[in-house]
Amino acid sequence: MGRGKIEIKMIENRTNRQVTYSKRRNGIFKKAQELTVLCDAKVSLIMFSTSRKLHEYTSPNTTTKEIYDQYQKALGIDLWSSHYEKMLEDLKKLKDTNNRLGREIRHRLGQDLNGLNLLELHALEHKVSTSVDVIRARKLHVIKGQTDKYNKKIKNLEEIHRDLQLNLRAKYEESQYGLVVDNEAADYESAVAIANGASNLFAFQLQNLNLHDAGGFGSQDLRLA
Amino acid sequence: MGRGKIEIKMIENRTNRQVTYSKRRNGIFKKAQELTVLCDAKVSLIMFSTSRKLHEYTSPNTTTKEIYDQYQKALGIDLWSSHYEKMLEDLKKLKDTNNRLGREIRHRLGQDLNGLNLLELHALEHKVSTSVDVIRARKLHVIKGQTDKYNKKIKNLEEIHRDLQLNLRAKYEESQYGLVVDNEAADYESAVAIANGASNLFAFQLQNLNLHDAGGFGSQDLRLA
DNA sequence: ATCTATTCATAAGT
DNA sequence: TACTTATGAATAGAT
Repeated sequence: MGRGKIEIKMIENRTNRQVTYSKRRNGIFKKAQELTVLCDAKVSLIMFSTSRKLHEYTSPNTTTKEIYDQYQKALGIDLWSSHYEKMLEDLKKLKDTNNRLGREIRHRLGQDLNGLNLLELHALEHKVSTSVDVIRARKLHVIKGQTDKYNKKIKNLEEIHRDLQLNLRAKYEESQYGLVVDNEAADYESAVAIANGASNLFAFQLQNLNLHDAGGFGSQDLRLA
Repeated sequence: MGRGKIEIKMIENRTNRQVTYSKRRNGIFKKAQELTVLCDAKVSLIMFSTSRKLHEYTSPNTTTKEIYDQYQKALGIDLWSSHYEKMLEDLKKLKDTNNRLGREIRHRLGQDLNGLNLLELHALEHKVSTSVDVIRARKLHVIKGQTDKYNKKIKNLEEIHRDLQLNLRAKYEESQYGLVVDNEAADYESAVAIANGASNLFAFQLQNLNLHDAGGFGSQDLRLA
């Protein structure tokens, strides 16, 4: 209808599309209104244009919400409410879980113990005590790992140190015999630096070993078993 | 359009109305679909006939709910979605809390410790260890409470026992001197019964004291510190 | 359902 | 954006 038939596919021209939208929208609204009157029907018509603009038609003597409520009822499947109720249920479950977890934690913290009888207290003590053992074991494992790592580094640096010392001694003896010492001074500097680095690590190692034996770890808070 | 113009007012003839509804409904649906395609619009169309029958059209790639949500947002009215969204938020928060609590518990159980460094492990050990102390103290408190209670009961029964014995001795001596012993026999029976009860409690007390000294509480699992 | 005379909606032009 | 109009679409009433 109109000057020539048109194919039903998206109108590329923006303006044309806008115009057509406006015209046809009115056409549909009119038809909806006619249907409402002629056939005593209830209609809810919501439309969004490309530009997100909202247009709606609702039969007189009713509201969009009413129609959507009726729509839900008619479908039985109650899109929103079932979703909503499921959510309420989830919420409740989560709250319960939270409470349980909270109580468990408080018990493990040594709080809220008044409600527990002797047996329960005993079981709790046992559980928490076991946990301490596990945690302590894990800590020792970590400490051992770190110690091993440092020991390896130290060994490596010791070797470098030894090599450098040998090297230096050789150079020194060479120079004693009147041989030229050109720019080897730089090498010496760096050798000393590395040697110092190694010494620091030795100091650390000592601390570390000390820790192993006596439980000290540089800080009062970090006593072992 | 049709064989003659019609007035736009309710069609009285039931059948005609039904037929017209059906025809025009299809017309509107078609127009809605065309609008969707031609103008790239989103449409939700819900219709109820006189007979409460539901018919709907929704643009492809969307749902009635989506459009209704968008409708609410556009109007700013937000009939129920604010409630819904608040709930979603609560749900998310609770889930987060749950996860946190869960992790805390797992750590206290000695699980999932891999992610913790030495300091964290140490702090955890300290916390859990402290908890054990608290729990143990509480347990001892409960034990002491129970012991005290039983001790009191026992003392009480001892007194009754003594009184009865004195009483009995008096009766016996009276009967020795030829005095009448009418229905006092019943009293004697009950006195013995109470005395036996007291004896049982003495036995219990012994067990209990034993427990205090050696740590036994009738069960292997219930050893103290 | 299907048909068809008629009215209506609207595409394109202004 | 609004009006015009040729043209195709929708549909009222009949079958």
